[in-house]
Amino acid sequence: MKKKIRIMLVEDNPEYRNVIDLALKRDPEMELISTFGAAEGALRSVETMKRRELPDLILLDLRLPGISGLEALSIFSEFIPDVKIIILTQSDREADVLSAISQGASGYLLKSSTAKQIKDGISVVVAGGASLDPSVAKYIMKRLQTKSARKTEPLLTERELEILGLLAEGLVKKEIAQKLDISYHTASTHIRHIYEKLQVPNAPSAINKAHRLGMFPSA
Amino acid sequence: MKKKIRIMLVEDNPEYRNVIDLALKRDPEMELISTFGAAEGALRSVETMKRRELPDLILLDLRLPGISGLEALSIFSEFIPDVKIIILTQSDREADVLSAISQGASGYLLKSSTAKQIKDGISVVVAGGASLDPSVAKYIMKRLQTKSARKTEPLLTERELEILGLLAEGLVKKEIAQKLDISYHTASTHIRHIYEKLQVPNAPSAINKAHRLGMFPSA
DNA sequence: TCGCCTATCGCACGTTTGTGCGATACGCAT
DNA sequence: ATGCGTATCGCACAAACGTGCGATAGGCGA
Repeated sequence: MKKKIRIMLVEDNPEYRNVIDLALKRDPEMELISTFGAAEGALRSVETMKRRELPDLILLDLRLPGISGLEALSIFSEFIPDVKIIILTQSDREADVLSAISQGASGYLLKSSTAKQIKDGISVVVAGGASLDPSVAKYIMKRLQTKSARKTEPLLTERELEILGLLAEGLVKKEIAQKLDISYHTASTHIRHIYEKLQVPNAPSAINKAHRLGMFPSA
Repeated sequence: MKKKIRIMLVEDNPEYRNVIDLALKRDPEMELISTFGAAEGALRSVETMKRRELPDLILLDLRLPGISGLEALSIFSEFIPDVKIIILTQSDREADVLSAISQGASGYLLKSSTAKQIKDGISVVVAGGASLDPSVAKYIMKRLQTKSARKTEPLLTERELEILGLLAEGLVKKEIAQKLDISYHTASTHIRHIYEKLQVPNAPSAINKAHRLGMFPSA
């Protein structure tokens, strides 16, 4: 016999509040313990709660009267970091999504989601995971993809990458040659090839292009 | 009456293959249409499939004999971008997680997940969302937080940033001076200040550091 | 008012770069 | 076997860089 997932809802629209209420009532694994029409009430409520009384998860709208959902989010995640938060809103604006995730939301769902999608999301998040709506997941992925190794064919050889890395660290050709125990001319030739392959005229632009192509995975 | 979610499984361990098989059989909304012990077979299989025969989602292990899961992933996402892929593996290494997401995986679950967690994840992903295991979600969040919620004071001035940008594009000092309609010496002085502020000895390392500090937002 | 930072300009000089034109050797595929 | 790419080595020279040492002027806060 598992414990029910205790959920708090912060949502100003009474109709949608009702939708969620009904959806959760149908699920024996979930329990809507409290509902607020504005962030202020919810904040006051969790302030006075004892640890055992806190919800497991908060469904939080972004567009709220008074304190915005985003502000509430940052307060929640500071004072009750153990309580998971899922943003449940209409806005699929990239800025909202990224801000919310940055400030500690574990999920971001849109109100156009089906009841099942929302309940699945709740399960995943309570289990410690992250749940993102289809239409916003792409923002997250985009952010990550530009910052990580996108692998197609290796444009540069191992050796060239090694030398490019040393260049990026500030070594001059003479130092690179010494470090790799090759002649100055060899280092020069490798660098020449790097410029050709990246189609750039000099070292600064080579480093720049390498970064833009995601060749430096080390953050 | 909804269509079943058609799933392909790529997993070398026969026992775990069986676990998934049993779990999915119990769910009327999901259908395991094929199983492979190595990536090669799965790749050949989808190559010859007609569009209608393709699975909706592939559960892909990372540690596989022959072609690695990561390589298979990049091939899958290139040739059948519509087919969602969830990585289902033991590794919670940060590098694996980030690579997988970067290369187009829509989910990343660990084998320690319960059947329910996996099925929830499948639902979320097929609906177009993203599903991340508790223990790996933090890597993603960390990445985003360092890239989004960072607001320190600007290390370089507007002018310096402008010049650094031109350097990154491959212009030499003389060209920068002409472009900005200032003297060669002024450009030189700005660049000198850039090196001092970034604590680097030369242009390549300055570009590198600027990228690592997130000063070049343009992907 | 007096610093401090920014932006601008200037010169000299040794160091480094980029590129012209070579070369040999190895592995690998056609 | 002939070529292609990679890795290695070589020289010369103009161009560009990095840094030493200055300078003036405006803005802005202590």
